[in-house]
Amino acid sequence: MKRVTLLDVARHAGVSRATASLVVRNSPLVSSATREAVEKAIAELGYVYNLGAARMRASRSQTVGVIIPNLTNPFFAVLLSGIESVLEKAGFAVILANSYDSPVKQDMFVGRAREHGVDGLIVCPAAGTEKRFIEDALKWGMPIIQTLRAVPGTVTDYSGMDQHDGMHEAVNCLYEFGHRKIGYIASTLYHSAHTERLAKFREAMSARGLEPLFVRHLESTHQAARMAVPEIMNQRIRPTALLCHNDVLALGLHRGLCDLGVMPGRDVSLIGFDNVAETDLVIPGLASVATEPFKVGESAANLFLRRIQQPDAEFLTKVEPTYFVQRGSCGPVRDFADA
Amino acid sequence: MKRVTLLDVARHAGVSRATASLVVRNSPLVSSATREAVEKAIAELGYVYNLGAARMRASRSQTVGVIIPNLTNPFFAVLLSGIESVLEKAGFAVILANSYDSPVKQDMFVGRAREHGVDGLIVCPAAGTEKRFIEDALKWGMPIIQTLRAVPGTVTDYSGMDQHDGMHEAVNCLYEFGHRKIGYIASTLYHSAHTERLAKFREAMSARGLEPLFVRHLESTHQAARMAVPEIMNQRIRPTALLCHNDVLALGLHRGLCDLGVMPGRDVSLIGFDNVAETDLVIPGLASVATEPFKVGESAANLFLRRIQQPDAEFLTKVEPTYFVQRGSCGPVRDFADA
DNA sequence: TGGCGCGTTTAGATCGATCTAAGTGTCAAA
DNA sequence: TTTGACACTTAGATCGATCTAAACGCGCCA
Repeated sequence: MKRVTLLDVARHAGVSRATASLVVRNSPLVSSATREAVEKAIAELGYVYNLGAARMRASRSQTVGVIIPNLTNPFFAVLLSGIESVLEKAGFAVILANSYDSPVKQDMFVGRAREHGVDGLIVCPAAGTEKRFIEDALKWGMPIIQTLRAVPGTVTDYSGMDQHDGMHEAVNCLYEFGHRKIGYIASTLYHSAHTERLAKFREAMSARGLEPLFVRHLESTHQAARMAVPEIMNQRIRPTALLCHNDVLALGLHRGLCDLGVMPGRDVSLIGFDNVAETDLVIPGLASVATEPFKVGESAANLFLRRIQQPDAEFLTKVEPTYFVQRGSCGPVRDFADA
Repeated sequence: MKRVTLLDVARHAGVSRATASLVVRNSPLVSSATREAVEKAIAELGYVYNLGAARMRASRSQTVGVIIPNLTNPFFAVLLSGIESVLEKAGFAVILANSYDSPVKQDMFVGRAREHGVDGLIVCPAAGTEKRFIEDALKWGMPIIQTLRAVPGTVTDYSGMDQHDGMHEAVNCLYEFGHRKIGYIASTLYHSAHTERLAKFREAMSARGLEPLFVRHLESTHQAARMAVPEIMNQRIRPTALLCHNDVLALGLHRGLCDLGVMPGRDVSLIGFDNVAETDLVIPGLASVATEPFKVGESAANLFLRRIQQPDAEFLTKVEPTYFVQRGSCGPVRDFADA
């Protein structure tokens, strides 16, 4: 039982290999009569196009390497979904890698992706990725799109989100509710999204003449956040509001606060980032800055398609807006001294 | 700027193409002296192995097509993670597809995967997948592993979970708490996991001499579940406990019940399935039957590796155990007639 | 000296497509 | 009748690796 090749198809249809090749590539150069004959032969023989062989000669592989730091984080899963949906429509296959935020794993995968002859890479760089990583790709002439995070000091196509509006709206809301003692809960992973969000926070605060009460770094899991609550709330100066780097941390804190009998929105205000589906699940609902990872993923994929078509086009940055979504976890300040 | 080929490497090292090929394939046939020379040449020229060309001759592509119904469901994202982690270690590249539970999309992807020359498929079949889908793959000699769901009437390697223990423990817990009027919330998607879980529920119920109070089908989203609560609770005979097909539904109901002022665990008992991270987030915590999607994914990938090595081995089924995790949402029955 | 075995190396065919450049046949214009 | 344009078709080289089968150098034994 041997594989059916284009030559078999050609013979069966009574044409040459070259003509059959033109048919499978939808070339306008063939007459409709021969096209039909070849297509009939293809169907009859159950021919399967061999992209591997085609790629070798034509050097286009119709595959893209996609590197995501952590698939189990729903936020990234949705990002990936957005990327996949666009590439799928464009006829590209997604070769996936989970970097676990490890630059070493990331390097390994890129090596493998090159062996597979991918047409390019879409990467959300692992925390701590070196500049060299991006520079190498550019040196090899490998199209590379960065998304959500960008390695500092590098210039490539980039798809991310504009944290400015959402963060300002969030801080503004807290300010209007009378909050002045606002703490920031960051994650322990260092990457550009982290840095940028924190910077936007400081900026929004100082625009209101405020200083952050503190910035605390926690491992980005529900559990770690939940556990950290007592320590956070029993500081010398107690915060009246907490703003978190993401919803994973915020939801963990939400639960931790409830454990202590401290009611989010009444006793302390809490705001997350990402507006994941679960924000609506807890009581009171978690106020959060909405970002649209699916759209960011789509943009990243579109930037990739653009770069494939115009390899020498100038680098582009696309950002999706963010906006604050108010829910019960954010409310007027309440001075504990009164109680 | 041309691509560096094995021939370039060979010339640079002063050996033949064939010898260089033996080196890159780690053949024991080459002397260590020539091996070193070739490896030096590879490093100096920055040679990148061309898997595409290799595959064509050797017909092993080191790629696997993985089809998942819905990436944005964290449960599947974790499954995918498990699959990826094993395949990555084994040197396989994952070509990913999101079927959105559409058999048509699924077919399209398989076509593309064949063109890419994947060595096999790992599939969680879309709801409504026809028998033909699996039979075709077998006919083509394409190794195929089914995971989590299996197309009825087909026999392949399969990695899933044993729903029996968890379901019996859950029903048992409800029974001990005095619940007799137990409703089941199913999803609107029909596939084997759905059917099997419902069957296990009926089985566990009748083992205790009970009949399900009702079986209600809902779209598997937080929102749909939340909205359905009033209707579910205002039936002629009010359920004292609800068991759900998955945690998405259960968490939606949890919130919907709270909206009505009906407290899970006190006024009505609620049990989910999957034990996702969010079960710990809501108050009271959501009791749930734990399943281990990461392990199921690992098993699926291992079954695949086994089949590649032994194409004619008998079909194997691997199941991960499930177990009930008790939390606050499940408590003693409370008769509303008393209130 | 010739023949044999052993470890290593190699030339040349091959995988299945695409590309190039040349070759059909047909028809209208010169 | 020749010419050229046009629409289509094709033989053969080619991509970059692997495979096969043969050859090489060397030592050993008859």
